[in-house]
Amino acid sequence: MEARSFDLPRYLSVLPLFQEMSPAELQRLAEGCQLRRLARGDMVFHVGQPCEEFHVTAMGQIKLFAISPAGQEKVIELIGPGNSFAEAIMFTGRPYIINAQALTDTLLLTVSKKAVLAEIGHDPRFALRMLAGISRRLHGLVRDVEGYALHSGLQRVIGYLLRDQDGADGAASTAVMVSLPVSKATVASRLSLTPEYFSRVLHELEAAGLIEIDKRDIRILDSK
Amino acid sequence: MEARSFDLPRYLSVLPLFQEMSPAELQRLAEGCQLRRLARGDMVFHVGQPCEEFHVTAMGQIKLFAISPAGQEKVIELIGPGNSFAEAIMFTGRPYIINAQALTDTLLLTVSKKAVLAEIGHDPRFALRMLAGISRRLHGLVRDVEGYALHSGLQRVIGYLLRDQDGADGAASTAVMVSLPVSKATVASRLSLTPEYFSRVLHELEAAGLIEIDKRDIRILDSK
DNA sequence: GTCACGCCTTGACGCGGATCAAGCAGCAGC
DNA sequence: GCTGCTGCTTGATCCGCGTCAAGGCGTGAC
Repeated sequence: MEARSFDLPRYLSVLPLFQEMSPAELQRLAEGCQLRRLARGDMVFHVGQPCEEFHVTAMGQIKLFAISPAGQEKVIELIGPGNSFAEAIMFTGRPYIINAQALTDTLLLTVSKKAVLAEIGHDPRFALRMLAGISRRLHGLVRDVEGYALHSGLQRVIGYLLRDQDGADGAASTAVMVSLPVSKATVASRLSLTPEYFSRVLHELEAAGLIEIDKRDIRILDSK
Repeated sequence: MEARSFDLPRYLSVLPLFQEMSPAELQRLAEGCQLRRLARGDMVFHVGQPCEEFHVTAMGQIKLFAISPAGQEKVIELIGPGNSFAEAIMFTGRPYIINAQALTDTLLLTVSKKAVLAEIGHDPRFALRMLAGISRRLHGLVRDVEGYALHSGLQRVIGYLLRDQDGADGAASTAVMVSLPVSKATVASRLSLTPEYFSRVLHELEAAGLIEIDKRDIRILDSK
């Protein structure tokens, strides 16, 4: 994957956020973008930095996280390829309130606030797609808050493992595979559990015959 | 307060969301609005209902909450006069995912999705204000998630009591009064605590000489 | 090889906060 | 007056989950 041969407008057109845009619009937008290569462990931004852009993960994994005064870390969200982050804080005009760090080597697309504002002025439908995107993120956070308050650790783990499965299990819905995108400790923090307790819960589920664990691959047996 | 004498465009113009709009725009928007009178306990909407509008509390208090399968309730947010809610879910196009109920007799302004979409088409700056509003809400939820994961119950209570105080205590910052907008049990749920434990924490703070409690009025002594 | 290190697991123990239960003050109805 | 109800407090007890500590396993450096 060569950075200089990367066809920015074409890649943009694949993202849900930028679909239905004309080639001219994509070209304009691409000029407000910048491609960044990050090594595992590199920070994308820190709490307190001014925010003049938002980001899209092209390849790799990003974690968004907060740090408590005592130094403890809480993963708010994990961002995989094709997903964007930090749009909302950009629109508030305030500095970043969380940190973002690459969990793997990552190819990152950074879109300037200026380009976004210009595009919103050009096309109201683009504004609607930004609104829908941010609204979906908010939706997800509401579900998280619900989960933290109303579900036990066990329930949250089960919910996480099943979150991509739909209820309609018409055909072969038995024995689904789920791969944890990142280390178990990171997933545990995402679920607001300690690594130790997450491990225990996982092995409890295995002992109960509900899943099989092979490193980061988890086979869900007879889901329902 | 007579409903028929209520000057809708003028009231709209006071809201942050609709500031800087021309009288003609306000008039248009007002036609997509509807005023509702709610008694204490009335539901604004339920989980699962289709969402074709968002809402603004003109007078009164609304609680947004989820219900667990076991019937337990978690207050996600409390909405006071002048604040709006459910914009985000409206833009996702999906049904309501939480419930909204009036905690007091309430005057509610309901704005149709159609009117909002039309206005976004007319004026990109309106889209930006919607984006900023939703982004601020998302910002608040991120802080909540941080709080639930990284702070103890005691810390969350203190944070709640101090949340309207700014750090810059130039002049008389001693002995601030905070009034709980709703019952202690509801505030407790908002903070993800049981009423019992919330009560204990409050009285611990009083015993430590940090606050004085008089029903729903809390005097914060020597805040810093 | 072996050393080190990251990642995960497992056990023993403890604590924050939930649960269960009882009681009390204020207030509306009558 | 009594009765019932809602909102709050207080005590006793319990448990989910965190904390501390000690390995175990795989992998890369050398």
